[in-house]
Amino acid sequence: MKDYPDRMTAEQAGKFGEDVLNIVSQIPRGRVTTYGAIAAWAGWPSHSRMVGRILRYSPEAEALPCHRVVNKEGRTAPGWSRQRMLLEEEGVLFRSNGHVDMNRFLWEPE
DNA sequence: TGCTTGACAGAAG
DNA sequence: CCTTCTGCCAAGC
Repeated sequence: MKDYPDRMTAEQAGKFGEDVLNIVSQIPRGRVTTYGAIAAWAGWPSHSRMVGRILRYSPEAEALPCHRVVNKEGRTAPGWSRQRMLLEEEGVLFRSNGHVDMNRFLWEPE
């Protein structure tokens, strides 16, 4: 039972950021993955919100396929309607409710 | 130092 | 299906 917060040191935060960007760069065209999964693979399962922060504010993310990251329900980022267009151009199909069909397009690394 | 804000997740109504 | 709440944790103010 952890009785203290599992916080990151500045150094760990830096590595976490690198790992997140590295993972995003590996998402195949026409596939998507989730914030929580990326955080878990980077070693910090409870930091899914930090993944979103990094993709939105880190300049490096500009050159990466960050439009291939959606939340676990397949919803696209709020206030970024262009994300859906980009995904549809790659062949990602959306359900009638506006969510990505995660059963078919969710990608997970080894 | 303390309260608020999210590109989240999960549960509840 | 949609909204709201709680847990989460770094950043901003």
